[in-house]
Amino acid sequence: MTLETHFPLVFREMLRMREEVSNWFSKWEEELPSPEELIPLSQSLITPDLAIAFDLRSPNHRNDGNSGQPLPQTTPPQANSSAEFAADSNGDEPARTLKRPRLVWTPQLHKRFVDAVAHLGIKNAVPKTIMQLMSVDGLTRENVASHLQKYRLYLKRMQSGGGGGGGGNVGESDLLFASSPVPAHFLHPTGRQSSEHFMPSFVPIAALQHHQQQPPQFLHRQISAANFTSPASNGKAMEQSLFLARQSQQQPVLIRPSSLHLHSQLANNAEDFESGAKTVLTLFPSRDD
DNA sequence: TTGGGAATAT
DNA sequence: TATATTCCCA
Repeated sequence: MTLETHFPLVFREMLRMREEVSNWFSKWEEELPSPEELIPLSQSLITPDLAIAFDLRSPNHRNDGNSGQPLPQTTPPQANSSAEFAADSNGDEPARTLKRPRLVWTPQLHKRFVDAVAHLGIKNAVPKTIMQLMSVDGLTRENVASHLQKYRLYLKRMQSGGGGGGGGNVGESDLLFASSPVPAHFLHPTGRQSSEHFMPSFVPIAALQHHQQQPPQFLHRQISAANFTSPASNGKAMEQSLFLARQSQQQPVLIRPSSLHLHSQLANNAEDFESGAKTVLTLFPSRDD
């Protein structure tokens, strides 16, 4: 039993709404301010110490050219903890007492999440494996578990007639979820593996890159190492945004990476992983599918 | 240890 | 109030 065959009208309406929301997001992204416009804001929010910790120098000048380097991930925990938060001007506070940066799920990040879930199949999609598949440094199992929790509620709402024209409210939160297509088999799992119906736009590399769970990476490290690469290369269309807010500062910090193309090095790993498979590898895929 | 739901915090 | 984090239990 599928929604499409039994409720064709509802199904079509859902598709239409999905398209609509997708377009909305597309427009929304295009209307985002340019990086240049954001710089003053960022500079006012990021202290010099933070800038160092984030490895931020100037908007137009990015680091050494080590963009292809693997992340520094094997720092011993103790060195890690102090180093990560030393930026908070007083280096005395033990890291464990500080709160983790608040992650905001952007449409790009959510898309990656959906891709991972689709790739795993709804049955095997559990926080840990999703996290590994997403391969986003700094993303924790808790982050994923929390998002998965919400996503399941969203799916449940969709199944129980929430998505149609009939009265179901699409709340604000649903806009994020609707920004990425929900693979059809999510809504009516048939029990069999159905990842064949859905081709994720990326390939799992987490398991290759860093074998097992590393000590929790912090988001600023992720940003500096993975996102702030080769700034001057691409046009505005490539711009994506990643929002971070530090609870300790109670000030949301908007950080806008210049370019989000992943490094060819990772693509090589991807080839190792799935030999012969055609793969597209992006960290935060730009708006196309 | 992990997953999932509920409570809590921002 | 919405949404992410943390807690708690199976």
